[in-house]
Amino acid sequence: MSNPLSRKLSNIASLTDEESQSISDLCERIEVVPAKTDIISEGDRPDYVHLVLEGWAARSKVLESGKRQFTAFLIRGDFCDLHVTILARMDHAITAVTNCKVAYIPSPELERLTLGNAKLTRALWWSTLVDEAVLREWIVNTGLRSAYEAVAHLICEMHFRSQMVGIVDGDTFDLPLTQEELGAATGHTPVHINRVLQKLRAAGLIDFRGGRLTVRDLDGLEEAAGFESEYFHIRSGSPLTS
Amino acid sequence: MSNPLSRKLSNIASLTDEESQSISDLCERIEVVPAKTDIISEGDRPDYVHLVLEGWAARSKVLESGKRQFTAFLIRGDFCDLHVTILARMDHAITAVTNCKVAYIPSPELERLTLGNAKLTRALWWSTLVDEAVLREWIVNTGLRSAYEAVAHLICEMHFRSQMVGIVDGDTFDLPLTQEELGAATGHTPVHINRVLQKLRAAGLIDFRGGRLTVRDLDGLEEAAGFESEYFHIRSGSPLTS
DNA sequence: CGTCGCATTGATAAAAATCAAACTTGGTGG
DNA sequence: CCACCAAGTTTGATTTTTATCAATGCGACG
Repeated sequence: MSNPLSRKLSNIASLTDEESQSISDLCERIEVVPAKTDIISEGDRPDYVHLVLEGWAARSKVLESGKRQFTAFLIRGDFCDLHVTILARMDHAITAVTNCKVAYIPSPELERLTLGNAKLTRALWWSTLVDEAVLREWIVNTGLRSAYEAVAHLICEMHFRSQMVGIVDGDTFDLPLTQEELGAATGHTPVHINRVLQKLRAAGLIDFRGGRLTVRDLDGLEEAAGFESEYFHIRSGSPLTS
Repeated sequence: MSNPLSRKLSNIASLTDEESQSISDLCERIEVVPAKTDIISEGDRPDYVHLVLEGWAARSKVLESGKRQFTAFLIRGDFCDLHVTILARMDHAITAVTNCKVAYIPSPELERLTLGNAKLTRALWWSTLVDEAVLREWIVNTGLRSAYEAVAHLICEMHFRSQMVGIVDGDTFDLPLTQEELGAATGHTPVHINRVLQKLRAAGLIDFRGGRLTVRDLDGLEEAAGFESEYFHIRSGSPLTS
């Protein structure tokens, strides 16, 4: 279960050792992408399917004005571009937020693996459907929720997702984002994010410094965010279904 | 080519008569869903794949406060829940905005059609990937763009998508939305939408009344919106690639 | 002809952006 | 070890955008 993708998929499917091994085998070619550089740029036509093994990356759209909006964060076990070979070119960039370890998987190998395995096919479908659900939640974040609620919600999301891949240590996990980057994700200015974070700290919900976030009061945080984890569609037997 | 889905897919793939016919055959069971009622409710576990044949629907998330956010509009040729059978339950509702004609397609029949047909499989993957790209664009709308830009962008999107399925008449098409609904899509209050629409009219970009929108100045509108149609990934030979 | 759902208008308040400066802090090199 | 630097954070003052509240207008429809 050391492979990040296997780890993630195990939240909704029981994988055999062979299946886990096959998934590990896919990740033969691994590259390290330095922070602040593109894993995939807008306009690229990727030959490989990229899988984040380590570190944080972000999908980002940049407008002519130079302003940018993140539309997703990618962590351990997340695909950058599953099935994007279907499309001619990337319509957005994927940028490493921290140094990232990325697996370059040849599409045909992934296809070969899934073709005869309905369970794995379903599991990968689950991951794309959850990605979509997360996108919808981000629309709610930017459209309907206040800055305070949106930041709280984003923290809940990343906390939950980090738990899914086993990178939460007690109540603390990596959130390697500057206030500017938190703003790019929630649609606010860094100055405003700063003030929101102060309120979240003052409310006793979180500690946050040096890229590490500690959840001081999970119930309070989820309440403030209006966070409900159902949209991840974890199977009810999972340890995460508290 | 009378089937809305065939019509849509023909933007990226050349379908044979047999393929078009197979798609039409899928749409055997058709129901009319009255405006303002759910096609699928949150929590449902749909047995069928639902395809909108006629009318407008919206994906919507409702918060405890009662506020709602639309996360997508569905028109002729759009799936409500392609492959959602993978998930246990719907995490959002799909509501008919107008009266809708909806095809109820048994999942196995759709699977049977795509299983042996790589072209159709790719075409359906294209449609889901474009749906995702549209979600990302909505995040940019609500997060980064001003209300004025966001409304302009939404109009551009729906104009383009309406063109893709052949329901634009000259420079006029159906936009059967109240100002409250435009607000639910862009994250603004109806009052503010009203003022934004007045500005768009005053700028000579659009006319809009009675649920019909006329584009008076497409270049100006796209410029105001920062609209670029690349994210639909229409193949370069398509009539829409002007 | 009244009424209901929408659209519009105006006045005011709240949320968030903008602008500008000062403060921390972790790292670097002398 | 210390001074300095750059990146990021924090603070304050001000402006802009958008929400809120409350009426009024209006057109389709029974």
